[in-house]
Amino acid sequence: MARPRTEMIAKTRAKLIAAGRHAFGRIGYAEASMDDFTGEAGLTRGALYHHFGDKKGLLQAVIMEIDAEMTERLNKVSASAPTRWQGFVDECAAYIEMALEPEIQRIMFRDGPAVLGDISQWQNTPGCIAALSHSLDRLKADGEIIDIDTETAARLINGASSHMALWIANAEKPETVSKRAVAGFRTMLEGLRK
Amino acid sequence: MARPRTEMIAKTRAKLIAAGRHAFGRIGYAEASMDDFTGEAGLTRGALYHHFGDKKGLLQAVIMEIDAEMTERLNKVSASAPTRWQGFVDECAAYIEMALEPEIQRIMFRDGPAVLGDISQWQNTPGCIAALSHSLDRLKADGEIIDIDTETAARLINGASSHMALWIANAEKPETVSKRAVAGFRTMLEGLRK
DNA sequence: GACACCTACATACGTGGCGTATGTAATCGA
DNA sequence: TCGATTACATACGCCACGTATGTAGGTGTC
Repeated sequence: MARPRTEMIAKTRAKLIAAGRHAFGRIGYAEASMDDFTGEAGLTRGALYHHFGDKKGLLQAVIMEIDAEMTERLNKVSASAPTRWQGFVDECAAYIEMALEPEIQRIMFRDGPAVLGDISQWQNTPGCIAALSHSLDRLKADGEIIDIDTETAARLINGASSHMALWIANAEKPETVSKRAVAGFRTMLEGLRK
Repeated sequence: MARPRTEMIAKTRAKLIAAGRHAFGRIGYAEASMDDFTGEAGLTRGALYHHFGDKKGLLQAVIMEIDAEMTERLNKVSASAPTRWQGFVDECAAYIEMALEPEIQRIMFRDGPAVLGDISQWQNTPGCIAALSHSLDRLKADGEIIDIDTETAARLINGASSHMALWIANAEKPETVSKRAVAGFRTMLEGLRK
């Protein structure tokens, strides 16, 4: 009990973020009520407004947490591939797959941008785009890809991925569409190669 | 006064859609109040709920109107180019430019998908994607592009375009970013060419 | 180690806005 | 011409966000 105070605060924040993440991910930002997750967290609205200011503040905290997790996952994927190009392709595929997870899709690609504006702007470039950008930088240094602005390419891929994910997720036959989407995506990526 | 009734109805609907379009485009879906645009249209909430059911219904009507306009603009652009490939590239550029217009960006790319789900799904494929898809079909028939599923490509381009637009619109120096974005986008499109 | 202070959270309330239920006048079919 | 339907107005309930105020427990200072 070196820091019982700060410890409790961290726990409270974590509980609220977790509850918010559940609610936002399952029923969406607009439908989620403040009382929903304070109840789930065993707290009251006082704690929520004290720590996060308002509903948007909680959403932002949730997004930062998810972004950090996505970044780590992407880095792991690209690190465990035999070649850099393969790592990059795997990373893109992993990005699409993550965008298929309902929680990520809803919070990061639907409600997030709608409520807070363009996510990729409202702080420093978020980790998941930075990760793609970094991979492209290395490929460029190795001379494996054509001359293209890497941040732009990362954002192109980001945009394409998230839309592919939405398309797949909302399709009647997700598996069929998924094959088409991934195949087309790979073809597009090949166009970047020398 | 052949059909004074239906005429008046159409006028009422048009007034409400126009008012909704203004409000949604300027302050966004969540911040726009029903009373805002009924006031602007010189009507009451009764008319609104009668014709559109709820707030989402009005948004949907607004989106359909904008989509039709976008489709027409895109078709004009591609039709007035010297070659098909050039027409296609122009069409993509026009798409990005349209996505830069605040009203289109907000309604079609931010609030629309957030409120109604994936726009490209909740009816038949919307016109603006169909237009891109159609252009790609012709290019493919002419043997100008590589073998790729055209609908997938259209959606990739759609996703990439809208994200480029968001990036540009929210940047500190839109002009600089715009140049980078369009250049990168063209490079990516070249990858589709034979 | 006692005291004042501050911070983390709880409680209670006002308010705004969505949706609905009901009312009414004008138009359409017979 | 008369009943029925439709287009819209009016009035109300309710939910949920945010805020203002209260309180208890920890913290810095002497």
